[in-house]
Amino acid sequence: MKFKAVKGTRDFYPDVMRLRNYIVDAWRRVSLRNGFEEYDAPIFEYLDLFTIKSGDEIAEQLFHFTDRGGRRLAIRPEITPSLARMVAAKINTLPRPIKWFSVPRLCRAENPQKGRLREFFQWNVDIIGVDGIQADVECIFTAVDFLREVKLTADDACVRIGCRPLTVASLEMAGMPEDKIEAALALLDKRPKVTAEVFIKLATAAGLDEKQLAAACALQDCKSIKEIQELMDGRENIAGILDDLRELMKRLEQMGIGDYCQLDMSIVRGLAYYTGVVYEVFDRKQSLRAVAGGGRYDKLLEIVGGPAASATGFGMGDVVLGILLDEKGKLPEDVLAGMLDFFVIDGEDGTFEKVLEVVAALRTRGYAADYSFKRQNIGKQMREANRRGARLAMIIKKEQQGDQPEEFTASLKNLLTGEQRDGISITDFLNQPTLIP
RNA sequence: GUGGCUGUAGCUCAGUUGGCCAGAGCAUCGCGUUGUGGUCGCGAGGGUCGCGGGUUCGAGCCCCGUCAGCCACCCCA
Repeated sequence: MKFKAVKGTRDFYPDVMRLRNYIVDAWRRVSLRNGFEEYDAPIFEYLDLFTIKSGDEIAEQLFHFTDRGGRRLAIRPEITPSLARMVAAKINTLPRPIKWFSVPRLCRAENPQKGRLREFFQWNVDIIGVDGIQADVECIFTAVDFLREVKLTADDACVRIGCRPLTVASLEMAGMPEDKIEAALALLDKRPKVTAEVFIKLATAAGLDEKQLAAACALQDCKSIKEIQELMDGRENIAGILDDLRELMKRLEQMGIGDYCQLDMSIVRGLAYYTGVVYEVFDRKQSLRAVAGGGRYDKLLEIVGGPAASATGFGMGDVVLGILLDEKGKLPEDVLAGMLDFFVIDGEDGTFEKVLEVVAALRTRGYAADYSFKRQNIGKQMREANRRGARLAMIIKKEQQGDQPEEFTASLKNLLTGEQRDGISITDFLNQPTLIP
């Protein structure tokens, strides 16, 4: 074969496409029932839209090109800058609250590895223009609502919640210079993933004071708000932050998802622009990278050249999620195999035209119905019905009584149980929905 | 971008110290006597052994390169 799928990309054959659709459909369903509206943006944007937020180095991680008009463009590696751009353009006319979601296809020019490809889908859920923690609660609830929707229990996955301002405060209290805080946060984000020795090495390499870092490390190890409070010793400037965090956890509990959520101050997130609560969804065993991540990013709209507007939200990729669902055996039967409601069979000569009528009628009524292209014996057609994953096989027969015009009847066989009913009048069957199993 | 491991049919793999025509299971398709699937039996299709070069009388097996996959680093929006 001369051509294959490009490095880090996937071909979606029907069996894989079923999985993708299962995930994307659930994302949409859950978003809508949580009151979010869908938006989308172009698949490529001006390169600058992405570099302004993340720096020029990011260009190396992007698929970018120059068009014939000399415009420097890039395929989107994320949709948040586009969201910021769209919201900024109409900020004064958009109805509030702005609760939006999207399922963009994204590309990043990174080296593929487990759970990470060059092309993927990512569910984005954001609330813009709401300052209070209730917006964060909404996003976290939506994430958990999805986990439940795809049958991931609190034993399978959890949301670990951290708080950027507290970490920053602990660094400030320890005397960390302001210009070093960003680097310190980046390093703290890595702490759970590296050994103590490596952490110290990285710290000295970044020119960070160990003692100052230690204060934040102590905070990271706190398991409860009470512990944090004791550690931070009731400093005034953090009282409000602590109250917010306490209230956030309480509301998550009230909304019935407390078992999925745990405070974890080691969650910092790599990105510079987070300004409040941050969180990541992990599989409990934590054998995979994060399934989702997000938090509050109140400055981003301004950075992208828009008005000042607070924002919070998260992203969830399809790749890690797909691996997790597969590993946990959570994929429904009809995702693993195709599903058909009816497979209609011509049971004897002269019934094929009736088959077409019945198939058409079933389809019109919303059932997935199909039939064999080959006119062959019932056994072969039954086998095809089975292969196609049909729930029911319907065999059309002809009955003639005396001089009466011939009448068609059907035998209906449940292919899962083997149960069969015969002599069903086709007219009655199609007219009475109750007869349809 | 860097490093390690791997690369034989759609999938999972066998393939003896390099030696005649490259194998199995699963999957796919066909057949199993005018007829009710899944099980079972028989059969077929499908591979220039990732690709390119080299060593050799001879390479799936050895060497080099390249591409891809996996894993780790960088990064993680």
